[in-house]
Amino acid sequence: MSFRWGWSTSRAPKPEKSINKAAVWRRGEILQYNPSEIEKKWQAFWEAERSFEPSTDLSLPKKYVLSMFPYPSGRIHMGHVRNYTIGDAFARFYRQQGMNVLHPIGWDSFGMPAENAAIKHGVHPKKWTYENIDYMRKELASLGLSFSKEREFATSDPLYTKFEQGFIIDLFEKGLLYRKKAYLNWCPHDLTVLANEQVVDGCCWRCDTPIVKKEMNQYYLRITDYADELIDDLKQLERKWPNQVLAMQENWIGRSHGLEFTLAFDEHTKQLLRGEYEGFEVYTTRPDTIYGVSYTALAPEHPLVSYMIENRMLPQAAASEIEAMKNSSAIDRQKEKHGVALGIDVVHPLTGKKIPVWVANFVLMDYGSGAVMAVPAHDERDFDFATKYDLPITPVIAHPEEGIAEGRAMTEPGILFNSGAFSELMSDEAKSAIIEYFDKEGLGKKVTNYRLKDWGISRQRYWGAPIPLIHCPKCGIVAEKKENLPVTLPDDVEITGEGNPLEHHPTWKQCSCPQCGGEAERETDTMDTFVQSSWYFLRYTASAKLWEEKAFDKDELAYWMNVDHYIGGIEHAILHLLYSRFFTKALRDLGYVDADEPFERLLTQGMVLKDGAKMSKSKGNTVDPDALIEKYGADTARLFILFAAPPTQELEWNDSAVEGAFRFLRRFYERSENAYATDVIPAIDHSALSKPEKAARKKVYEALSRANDVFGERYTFNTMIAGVMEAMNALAEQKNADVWTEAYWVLSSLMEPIVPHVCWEISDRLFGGKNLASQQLKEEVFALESITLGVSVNGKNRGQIEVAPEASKAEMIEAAKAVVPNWLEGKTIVKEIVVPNKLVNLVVK
RNA sequence: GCGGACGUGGUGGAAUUGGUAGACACGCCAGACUUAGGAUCUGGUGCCGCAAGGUGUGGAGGUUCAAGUCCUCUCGUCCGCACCA
Repeated sequence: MSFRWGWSTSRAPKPEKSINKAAVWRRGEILQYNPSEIEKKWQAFWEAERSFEPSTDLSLPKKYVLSMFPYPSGRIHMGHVRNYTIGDAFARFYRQQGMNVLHPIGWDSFGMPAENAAIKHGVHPKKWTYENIDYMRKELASLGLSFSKEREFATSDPLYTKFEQGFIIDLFEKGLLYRKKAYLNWCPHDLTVLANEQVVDGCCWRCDTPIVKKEMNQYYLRITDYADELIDDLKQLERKWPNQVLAMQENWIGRSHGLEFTLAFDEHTKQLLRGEYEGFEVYTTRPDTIYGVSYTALAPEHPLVSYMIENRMLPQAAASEIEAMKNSSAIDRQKEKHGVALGIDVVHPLTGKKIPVWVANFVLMDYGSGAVMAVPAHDERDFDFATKYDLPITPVIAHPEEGIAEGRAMTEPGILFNSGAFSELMSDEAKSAIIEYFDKEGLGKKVTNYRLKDWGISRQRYWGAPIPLIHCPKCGIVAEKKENLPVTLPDDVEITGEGNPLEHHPTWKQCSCPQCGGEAERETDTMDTFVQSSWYFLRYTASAKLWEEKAFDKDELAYWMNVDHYIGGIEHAILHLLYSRFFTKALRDLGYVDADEPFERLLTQGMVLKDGAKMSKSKGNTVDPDALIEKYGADTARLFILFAAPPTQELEWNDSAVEGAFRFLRRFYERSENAYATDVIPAIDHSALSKPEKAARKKVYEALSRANDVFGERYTFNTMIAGVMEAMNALAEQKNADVWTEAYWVLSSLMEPIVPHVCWEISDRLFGGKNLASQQLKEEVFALESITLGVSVNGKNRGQIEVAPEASKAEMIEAAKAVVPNWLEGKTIVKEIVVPNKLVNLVVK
């Protein structure tokens, strides 16, 4: 055993400190804090007693506490320890309050690492995944986490896949899942497409390889149908979710309002294009600048551009330049603006002037219509481009104070000029006036655009949930029959990292069409793993009796939802949390769910740092949770993590502070010798106590009132623990066994959510477990015999007085004057301020 | 550039509504007990100063009897988004 702190043979007992009338144990002789023994004992007890299964009685008050489930990567890390410790504290607290608590755990077990392991080590992804789960389950158990075991599942379990595929078929039939060809983010390393949310700084979020655009067929979930609701419902989450997350989601959805209108070609261009195109649509949020349009620009992927290239309407040099633009990476495209003039013109809808059409690499095909009207005088991008290619810059808006800007783009709102009938208007008025005019004249309309795009869920990989669709040469894309679900993965695959193993499997994709019965092929794309994590919290609400039958039961769902506390890392602020919100709403519209929003309160934990940097294997600054638990015990790990910083802040690892946490627990455990066994909290006559005894009781109950505050609203476990430490310090100043016993009755209950093993041990030994329930405040301990007031002169602290609680204002002022004579000498007091229970301030001149 | 969070001792961090800044802990210093100490216990510890006292919450102003807290400006750090027309 590597635990080496429990020795005490040489530690002398302190007889003068351990006098107490119950003297059951003597310090250091009977009690030795041996966490590994205590923790094993209670973990086994909880396991045997199935202590943490929620009741199926749906009339009880409930709390649903959920820490984000882990990917089974092999071993837990400190981020997990923090995440699950926080959740466990809530769960245990609510159980003490008499709530029916759902606190489940599961595994987000599909995904790339399993396949990478297969490529690298030749292990089958299934074997690798489920072995990891078994190992990590043990690791989590060693932390003493109070999870419900009955509801545990892995998202790669066929039963989970079955229900998920059912939802996907429903979504497909409702038109919320569709297939289209598009230019996609392609990771050349992982050989798969990525959603926009999974592209970080132009690179793959997993392997950091720069992504390229590739035109492919792919399945999409119509999340944009829910864009307005996703943005509007953020209001319901204010003050319950961190502002940062709300802001990130709002920006990500990126709603904007503007004018969409058609730019028609001039006659010459129409002829050139052989009548195929009359014009193209553009979108602008700045219709007020419309008289300043001096050119327009199309995305390189714009269909009109492809048409011109295919029909050889462009010089060879221009065509190849455009092809090069298409193939350059997102990062390269951002480096410098490039353009090619197409040699064609459109007509300005208001002035009738000819405007040249360009292709520009900064125009995005998948936003708006893939084409922009360029106003270089009032847009920085357009300005840069115009400067580079020497295009005209026509100001039409004057800055209210500075007038007409020169040599830069004036992007602020202002007063219009050279703008026909709209001149003299302010930008805001002009915007609506111009939109109204376009609408009236049938030239264009007001539209809302979103930065958010539909969620591409296809992945060209093996270790994922198959998309349950079938390609039939006669019927097209058809959903698999629900009774045939789940569509499972074949076990006999060769995983080489090249291409999709399902595609290459000799027989797997052969099937018959569910509609016509003819020969057909299965879809070989599997789903993005974020699909699984978008509804796992719903699945947990299903009790064992319905487990096989349905994904979840409406009554049980209505009872448990929403998740009351959801705890996880800020890195999921967009991806997982946005998808889950969408999925909840989509399932609601399919009639499965009643909730609009899944997560009532969100707590985003900070990262765990060491030496100022995020712990990572590559930096070599990790702390291994297993080793920590073996050396100090789970309670020490849990205590340190909750004590060292508030949960939302970053947590700097500190080995000596960990030892400090351990020393506190040892004192906490060993000093329970000063309490005696009882099954009711001792009744104490407060007025008969000595001063230190009273002070100790007061600290104990202060700690209690702080705890209620912390779990209810503030989540600052660190201050609650500090309160318990203060109480322990105050207790050591007195020897009253009743006071000690009462204190342990209260404190071991308070600390149980944080350090459960040692508290169950103390509680079991002294109180038969009866104290592990919500505690009553004793108001009499807060009654004061005397009040200490600060005395300040002109707002500066100069001394202290002690007065009786019933002292009059005048008495307090007199007493105050008496302690600060030096500061009053030769001065006149002009004002005397008494703040009850706080201070007396004397204002002098 | 836009959006968000945040700046308090040597360190992590306290300070519900403006009311004795630095709780609690780590570290450090001194002492006790010890063959020994990385154990335990006692005391001390914002900074300057022998002291009296001065000074102090990134910086500069302001409101107030009183500001870490409210207001204005400013500097800095971190995070997210980023040619979204």
